[in-house]
Amino acid sequence: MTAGTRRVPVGERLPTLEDVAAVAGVSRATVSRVINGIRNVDPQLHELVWNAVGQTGYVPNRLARSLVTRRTGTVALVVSDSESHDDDPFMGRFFADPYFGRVVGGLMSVLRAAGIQLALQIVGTEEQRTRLVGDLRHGQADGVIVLSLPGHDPLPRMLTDAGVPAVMIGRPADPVPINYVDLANDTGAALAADHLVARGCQLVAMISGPADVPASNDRIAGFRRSMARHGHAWVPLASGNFTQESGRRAMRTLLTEQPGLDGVFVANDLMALGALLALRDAGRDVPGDVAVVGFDDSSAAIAASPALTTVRHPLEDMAAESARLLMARIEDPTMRISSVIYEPTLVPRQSA
Amino acid sequence: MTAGTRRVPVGERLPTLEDVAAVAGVSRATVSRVINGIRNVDPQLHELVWNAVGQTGYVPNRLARSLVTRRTGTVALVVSDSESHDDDPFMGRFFADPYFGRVVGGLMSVLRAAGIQLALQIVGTEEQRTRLVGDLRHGQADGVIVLSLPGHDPLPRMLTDAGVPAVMIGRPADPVPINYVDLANDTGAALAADHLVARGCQLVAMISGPADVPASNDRIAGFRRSMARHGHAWVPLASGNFTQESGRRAMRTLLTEQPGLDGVFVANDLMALGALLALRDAGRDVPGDVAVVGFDDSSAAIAASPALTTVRHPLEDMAAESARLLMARIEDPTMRISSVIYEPTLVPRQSA
DNA sequence: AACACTTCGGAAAGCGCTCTCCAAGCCCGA
DNA sequence: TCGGGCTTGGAGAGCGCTTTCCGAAGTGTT
Repeated sequence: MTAGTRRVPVGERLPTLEDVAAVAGVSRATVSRVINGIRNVDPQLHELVWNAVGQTGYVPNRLARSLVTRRTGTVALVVSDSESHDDDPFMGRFFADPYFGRVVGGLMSVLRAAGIQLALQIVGTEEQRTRLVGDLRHGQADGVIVLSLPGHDPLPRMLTDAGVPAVMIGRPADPVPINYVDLANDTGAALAADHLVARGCQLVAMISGPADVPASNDRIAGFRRSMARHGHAWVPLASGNFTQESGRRAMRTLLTEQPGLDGVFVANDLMALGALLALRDAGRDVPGDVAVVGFDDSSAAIAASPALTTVRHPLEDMAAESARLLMARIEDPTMRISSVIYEPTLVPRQSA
Repeated sequence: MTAGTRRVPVGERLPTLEDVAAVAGVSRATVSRVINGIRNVDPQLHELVWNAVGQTGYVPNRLARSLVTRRTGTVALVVSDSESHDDDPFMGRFFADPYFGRVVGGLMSVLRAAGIQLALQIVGTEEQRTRLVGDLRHGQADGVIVLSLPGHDPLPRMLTDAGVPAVMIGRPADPVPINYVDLANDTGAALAADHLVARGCQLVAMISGPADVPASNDRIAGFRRSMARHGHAWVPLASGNFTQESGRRAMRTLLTEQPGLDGVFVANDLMALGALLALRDAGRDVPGDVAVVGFDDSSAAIAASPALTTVRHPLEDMAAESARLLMARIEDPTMRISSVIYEPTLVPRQSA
């Protein structure tokens, strides 16, 4: 037999602990101990075992290991979508939105270093949700990051009831004892209001997201409250669904209803891009005639022309933090429920 | 005991097949058969078993099942990145790019329906790659979708050597007997060339992506070839890295070197957005002074002003197709290696 | 009524691993 | 020299599931 790592031919049974043990002339238990670095093993045996591992080309079977350790080294990213159904185009929109990518990027920056993989799960129907929770209780994944979508989602409650370590990105719509990481959306909206008022805008409107998303609601509430504080009791509102096209439509509606408006706060950058287009179509200069403030500080913001003044939403950081929170929770399940709220900042550019 | 599904308290041992068998008064084997719908089981027993399942709140343990069936119901999406290292900011850029989201959306549209979950893996180092392949041989996932990044990646070859069902999105840089789904990038670039020439452009340049990405090379080659066919022997070239900012820089460079240019083909929309910005900064009208054609038809294209004339890259469809291809390959491992090439089309809008 | 043939359910052997016991060997002080 | 504590490695019992192998019924034919 040649020295060094043996190439295991395709199709042949893969070497198991038993095989390594046979080659090394020790018991299966000893090999397992060496590989997992448990207890003091005689240095001589130690080396013997590692040689046998190299010789056989042994790789531990994660599945078998997980079955007994109840640890998988996997975290599930679940996108729960209680309203749409299987072939709803909503999902396509969702993935295309930079939101998803930024979250994944933030999560991976932490998980990757810890050698944890991310399993993507989308659950729509009640049945899927039940199965997911069942799988999770069995330890299919060590924990869950939940991305909540429109509506009052039963999933967070199901997860906590099942005792599955979970962290939400964005607060739950209903009060549930679950860890979460969120942005102070209301503060962010207030920042936008302050900025528009400070600029001297007299008639300010808002383009909001769907009413049943907590983040969206908070932005509306925060904006209204701050505007009221500045003496603007009433804020014309039009709503969209976070897509650029919906922003364009909403802007058109606002222009019809409030031809005199000179400022608008848009609940996300994508819609703000649409609003910019509608304003141009209407011959309004930005920021000369109408000042526009977006939300998210996504890559779209600097791509816009004029570059978008927007509220920075440190999504990557938030996702990374939620991964850390989850990992801590997995390590210590008795950890008390906690939430982390990020403070947004205003990024002034050209549009306002 | 109450009728209906029993809520299993947290912390308590989860019901196993054995428990269900005890309640139903049959053997473990019978329960397994009923649950998996194998063979004819007496309808009476059948019902008895399902009742017991409901009563105990039993959910099969996927891990245990996978261990014996060697099927996991999971497909790995591996992003192989042979050049960057663990904390390379490259990854951040990658996830933020709409490319990633579109691929995931396309994959999920197929996988979700089949009840398959997607596990995201990022491999950078040699060691990670080896471990990944080891895990895959053990059936950690039923198959792999590979997203190849810059450079000559050893992963595709490793996967085929290991006999792991795999499909690449984008052709491999080196010839490897692996299934793949790709776009006829050269044809797409030729389309852009034809369009610019037909418009009457006399001095046409190109902003390309990194030289070591096959897709990027194909676009360069296709564009040059078609321009040559139209009598333009030489095409000024500047390269970027697919980000908007790099496109802006590349455009500035081109304007300096070729002040008289009246047309430019940009290898992706994001860079095209940057180019648009640079052109505006330079006081050039698009498409009046300079015609711009992008590539991808991403959501950024319609967001641009003027709206971008671009080459449509049906990435979602391609990803969906690769998922289907992979599933077929998993079902029938003897299936011959095949590739699917999509034909791009030109989407004329305002920029050219 | 006896036979071959099919249908159906149970026993039990794994899948590949971890980890608790336990026995054997060792060193040390008395 | 002997016993008590320590270290070390092996045997073996699972983790929860599938699936082969069999024997026990049930069916139909001559």
